[in-house]
Amino acid sequence: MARPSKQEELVEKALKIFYRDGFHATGMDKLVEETGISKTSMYKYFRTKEDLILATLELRDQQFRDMMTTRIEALADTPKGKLVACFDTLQEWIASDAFNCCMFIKAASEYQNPSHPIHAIAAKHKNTMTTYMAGLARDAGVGDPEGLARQLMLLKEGAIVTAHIQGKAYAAPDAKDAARILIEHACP
Amino acid sequence: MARPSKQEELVEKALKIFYRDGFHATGMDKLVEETGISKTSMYKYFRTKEDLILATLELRDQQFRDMMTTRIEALADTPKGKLVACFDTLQEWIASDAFNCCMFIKAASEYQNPSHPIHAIAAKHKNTMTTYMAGLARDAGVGDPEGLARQLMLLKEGAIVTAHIQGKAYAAPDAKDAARILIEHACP
DNA sequence: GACAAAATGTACAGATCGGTTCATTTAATG
DNA sequence: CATTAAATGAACCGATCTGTACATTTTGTC
Repeated sequence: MARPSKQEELVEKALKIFYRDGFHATGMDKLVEETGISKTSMYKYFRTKEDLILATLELRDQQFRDMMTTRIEALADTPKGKLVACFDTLQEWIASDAFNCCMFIKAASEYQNPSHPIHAIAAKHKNTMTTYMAGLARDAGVGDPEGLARQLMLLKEGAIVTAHIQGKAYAAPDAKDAARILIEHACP
Repeated sequence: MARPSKQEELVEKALKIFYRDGFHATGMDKLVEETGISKTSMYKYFRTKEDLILATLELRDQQFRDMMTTRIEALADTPKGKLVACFDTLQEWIASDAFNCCMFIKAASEYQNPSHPIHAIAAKHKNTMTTYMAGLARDAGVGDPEGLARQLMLLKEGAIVTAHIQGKAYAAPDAKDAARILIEHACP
């Protein structure tokens, strides 16, 4: 019943491989080998490798925002509490084995032209996340909810790349400490 | 008098191209074409492409830290002022045409294994930057200078990737606003 | 101008790249 | 069981990848 279609299976598996190894570093032959799906099928569902990458990023966007909102709702019930819970969720994710930096930051690193569709989908994801946090900030009665949301997003992005490059030890707790200060400073 | 050697010329030119186009996306043939230096010479100075990349990153580390410290010294003369000046310098850099994200973040994005020499040199650069900021924080008499330095570094990294992905409009000013709050909160 | 060092252009190797072709096999449906 | 659709394997295309080989030309020095 509603077993994932071959196409969905391909996108899910390709997502993991692109996330683990990168985009340029992952050839179509490696995808065939690791997914067990034939190249013929891949090119039946997606006209180009780029189209497949875009599909994996769309799925990632959905998966990641689901994970964030679900955990935040579970961890807190006040608006201000949810803003802090963003950073508890961030910490959980970074601490997990699944963490391997942010797929959209890495995508934008490999496809730097802002008008490139892959770069554009990364921007869209970040904009969506910022808007979500601005909503939480507005619910909390913050004077400049967009401003606070952008500040908190800076901490989130910083923690992700720092954990990826320098290690997981400090990044997430530091981000949460700093976030609390900024939230308190912005709160009425 | 001390005209750059062919090897130095190669590293400088390769740095610009890798920074602009990425590492996997830049082939040796493109380097030959754009630098005007023959492939034979390149492989005389560097055994592999990876060795050349490492040389460009070493140069970038030196250039970037020179730029930061020079501007910070020019902009402020008190320790606390220098901490804020970090973010003025960041803003200048991001606003400039030379800005194209952080080369080390992009390097770590393409070479994700922490034990890979390219990833390791990125970590070294970030550690050096953090230590530098901790020194400024200590001079300012902050109680936990390393902690403040790590928080400010999160803002810096966040501003860099945000400016790269979502655009330059808000990233640096937001980072400076947040930094000032954190610095005031940490100062005696 | 003679000599040595440095740099060059070109061709090439072997592997891999994204993508196509096509005949065959598997799976679902009547 | 027969028919159709879905998926496969394998070979192949031209381009590009990193790296090498070698003969030639340029450059600097006495």
